[in-house]
Amino acid sequence: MIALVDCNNFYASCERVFRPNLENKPIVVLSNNDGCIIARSNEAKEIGIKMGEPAFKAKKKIEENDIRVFSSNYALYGDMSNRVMKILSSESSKIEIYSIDEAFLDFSNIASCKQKALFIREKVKKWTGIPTSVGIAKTKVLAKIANSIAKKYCKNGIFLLDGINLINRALKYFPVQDLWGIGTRLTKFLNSQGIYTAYELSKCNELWIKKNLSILGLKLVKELNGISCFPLENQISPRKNIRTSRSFSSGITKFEDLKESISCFASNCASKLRDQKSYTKKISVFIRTNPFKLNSKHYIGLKSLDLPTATNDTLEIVKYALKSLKSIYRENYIYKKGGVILHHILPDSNLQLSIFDSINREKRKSLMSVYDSINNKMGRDTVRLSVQGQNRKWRMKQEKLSPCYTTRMSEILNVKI
DNA sequence: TCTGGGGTCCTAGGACCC
DNA sequence: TCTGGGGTCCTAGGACCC
Repeated sequence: MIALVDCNNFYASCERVFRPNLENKPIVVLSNNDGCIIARSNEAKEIGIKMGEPAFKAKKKIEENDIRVFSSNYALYGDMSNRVMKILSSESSKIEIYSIDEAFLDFSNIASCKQKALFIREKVKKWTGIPTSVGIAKTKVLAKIANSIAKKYCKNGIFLLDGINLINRALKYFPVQDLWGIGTRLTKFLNSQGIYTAYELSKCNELWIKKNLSILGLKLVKELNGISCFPLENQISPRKNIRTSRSFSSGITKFEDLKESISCFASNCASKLRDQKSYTKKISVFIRTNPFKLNSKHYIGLKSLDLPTATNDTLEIVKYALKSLKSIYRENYIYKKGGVILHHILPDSNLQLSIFDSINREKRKSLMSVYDSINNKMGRDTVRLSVQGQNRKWRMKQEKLSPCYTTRMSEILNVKI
């Protein structure tokens, strides 16, 4: 058996842990730049706030219902996630951390799955303050369904989906568009073929599924029928792409300002790359105007560079990123977003040096290791390149940011007695 | 005024090889 | 008269996920 533990309304719950007075009150969390609503408490969902809705469109509902609004605080959510995952890891020898707020746990050889799930749920709640739901079933896809049932209908927050009759009943009621792996396009297609429930999909001909929904669709159908096709991935595999991109709070026109932001993004990518002990051989940079502005000129610039030698050196990655930027920058546009992407990522065991290489890589490696250790200890960007700049005109809008209660000494919670 | 960020995997089609 | 067959590898674009 596999258990899927999923934190309820995770970002909203993280904010609420440190504001117990907001218990039972509607709250929402906004995306970067305070743009869209990306998390809602149950109360906010009941009011009809939609996932992904732009904040300015929901303004009236927010004011009328006195909904509390937070900018996203990833330092807080990341740290809370680590705490939750640490507890889950202590309860199962095999665990796959699937996202910031959910994990699959191996529940084979457990005498009572329900009891175990209840125990885990209570422990996470007591130790972190985060409420969770647990779905238990034979395959990941069924566990996802079980979890969704647990969230909606089970007071104790857990649901064991087992036995052919119970599974069939659940699949008959489960809409096909809510299945893991079925998005809007496939929903439209399946509906056009008269398929509306998970049960109807599970009864489809496998050849037909493979032809129309690809190999992933076929695996999904098998999983619905209790045949495991998505095994529990115990190890964290290194990223195959690394990206840092941001919308700018106000539009940027000057090359100098773009240069600053792209340098910061590139430097951030380089740090992430070194964190996972990899190297990159391909760097892309993009800049774009605001697609929602209908009355102004639009432009998207994208440039990829293949590097002669794989690297994870900040200086080198920034240098290539700026070279790309120069080739795509056009005057007289208002840029709203930019980013850096590293592809073609290699582990350090696969490195091949170029005979024309002019960089002393041993020396640079030492430099980067000092650079990282200072920044890890003293905070991000304590040491940085001067090209990354000071004024950061493009900085994110975060008007409703909560304190970093768990990661910054100066912002730790005060209790008055 | 105002619309996020970071991933994965699959497939078709082109380039290239013998 | 008139030009095969079978591969591999890479990439862009699409779909999906949280």
